[in-house]
Amino acid sequence: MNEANKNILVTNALPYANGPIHIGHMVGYIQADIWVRFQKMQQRNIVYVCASDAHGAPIMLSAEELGVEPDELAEQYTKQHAKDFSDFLIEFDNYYSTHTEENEALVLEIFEQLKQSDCIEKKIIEQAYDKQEKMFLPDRYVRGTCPQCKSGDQYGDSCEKCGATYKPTDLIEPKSVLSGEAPILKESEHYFMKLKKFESFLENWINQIQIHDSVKSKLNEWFQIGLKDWDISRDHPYFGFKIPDEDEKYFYVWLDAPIGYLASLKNLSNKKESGINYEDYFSDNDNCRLVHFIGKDIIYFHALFWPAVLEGAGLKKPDAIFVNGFLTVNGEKMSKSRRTFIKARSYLEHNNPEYLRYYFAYKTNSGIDDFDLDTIDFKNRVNSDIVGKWINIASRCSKFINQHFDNTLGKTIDESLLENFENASDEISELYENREFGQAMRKIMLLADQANQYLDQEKPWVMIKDTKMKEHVLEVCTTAINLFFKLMIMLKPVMPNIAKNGEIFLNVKNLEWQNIHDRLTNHEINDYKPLITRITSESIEAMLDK
RNA sequence: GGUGAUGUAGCUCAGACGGUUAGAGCGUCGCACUCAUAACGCGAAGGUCGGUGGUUCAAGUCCACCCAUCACCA
Repeated sequence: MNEANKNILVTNALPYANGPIHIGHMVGYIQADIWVRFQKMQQRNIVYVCASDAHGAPIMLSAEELGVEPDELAEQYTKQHAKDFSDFLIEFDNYYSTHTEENEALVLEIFEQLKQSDCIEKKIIEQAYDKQEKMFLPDRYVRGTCPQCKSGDQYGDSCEKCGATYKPTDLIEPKSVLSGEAPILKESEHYFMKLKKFESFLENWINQIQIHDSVKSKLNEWFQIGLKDWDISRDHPYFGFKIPDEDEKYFYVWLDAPIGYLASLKNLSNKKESGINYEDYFSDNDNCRLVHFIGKDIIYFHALFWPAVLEGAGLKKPDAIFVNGFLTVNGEKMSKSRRTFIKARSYLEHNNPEYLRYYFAYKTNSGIDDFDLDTIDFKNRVNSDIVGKWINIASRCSKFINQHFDNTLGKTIDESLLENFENASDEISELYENREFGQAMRKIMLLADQANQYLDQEKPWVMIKDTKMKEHVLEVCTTAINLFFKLMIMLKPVMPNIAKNGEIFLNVKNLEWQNIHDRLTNHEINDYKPLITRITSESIEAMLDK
């Protein structure tokens, strides 16, 4: 089957419903959204889903502290996150939650399949236990002094200072974060996924899918060490789905989280009006592609555990895993004390989301490197590229068309420059496809430069004073408006709202990628209104102040 | 500590296969223009391509080591 005709299911990593989204999170969502919007403009069949990751000990404990039920807390954050995404113009076809009937049904089904294919075993393990709180403690909930380098206040699994790894009870003077008491070791029976069985399958599989080389070499680290079986159960108290035939045991949140992708698709297909059929987008045949966008911190879950689970359950495996790096702000890790921690909401209160979408696009390549939001660079880049180069084309010639030509574009057009733009569109299209958004933006802005140079050479503001030249002014402005129009299509995946307002200005509708070859001639347009305003130092300061 | 990555003009980044005077945008400075959201155009300054050593007729581009930064370690 032709790649272009396949149905594509795209997912974004599930945000954890235990706190607000910050702009570092937004990197992956904006990248995926741009890619999906580009695919939709190519009229591909594509479904883009996400959901809230609603289970696990941290949510349970936060809820307890706030005196609410964990599902209520998760629900609150789910709504807040969905609003943040939508205000950043992330256009999911469905945003759901892992704490749902659809997900539980899928989890139970997949677990049953895993048991039947002999992928599950029970083992007794020893784990840190807080006697006072009566609960087993995740490693991160035990802190103490590193037994190797003696650094104080380290987590229970590894030392941030020297990198040593150990058991929580190996710490010197270990303390439960919850009660402050020293934890004891207690035995418990856990369910394990036999990950070792999948070692050769996985090594083979990662060479068949679309995944960046540096991610592969990352995965090779784990293959070289050898995969360990994966603990997929947790003891009471825990917030998650109960394991069948067990009273006090739950599925580990990372088992049900990726299954949440499928639950979100299932939920969408259950809505009749969506017109989406589950099997069309998730079944083990050649007609569909499964594409995950994730952050580099969760590579092992998506490229080791998840495909192993799918393989064990006899289901379709991912075809592509696109990994993004992290965001730093002004060269630093985001931090509240350094005024570099920016919540999605604080950003939105003071700045236009499309500024950030453009800046992130400008910084995006197919690799997994981190990138920096330098606030000065951000302001210069956006103001110069979007306002000074692109929007400026419309702004500087629309008045002529309005005042002298009754808002109607001419019949003739300067072909050479237009063809140049159209020819560039294939290359730009390929850059979008390969998620080389940064290169795409640079190429597009070089075209915008050409348009501005063209206007500068033709000087319509001089010619308009000579009535004999009036027709030529019309041709120049018509050409420039067409150049603007083509740039608008190329930038639509990144800045959909500006494009939408641009469509109103140009009196056209729902532009697709192929419309790049259209010519607007003898065509009435509307009065020009500024499509975006510049970023100011004040608006940047304001978002950092939170 | 292990592993992976990064280090090119003030800033952000391009630079298959090693090959003439290392590129772009932004910023800075100068000139010009006045249609445009003090936008746009032209021009200039600015780099011993992290360091050292090696391979080669030739290295930013390959190799080794070192330094710095970042990330991950279930």
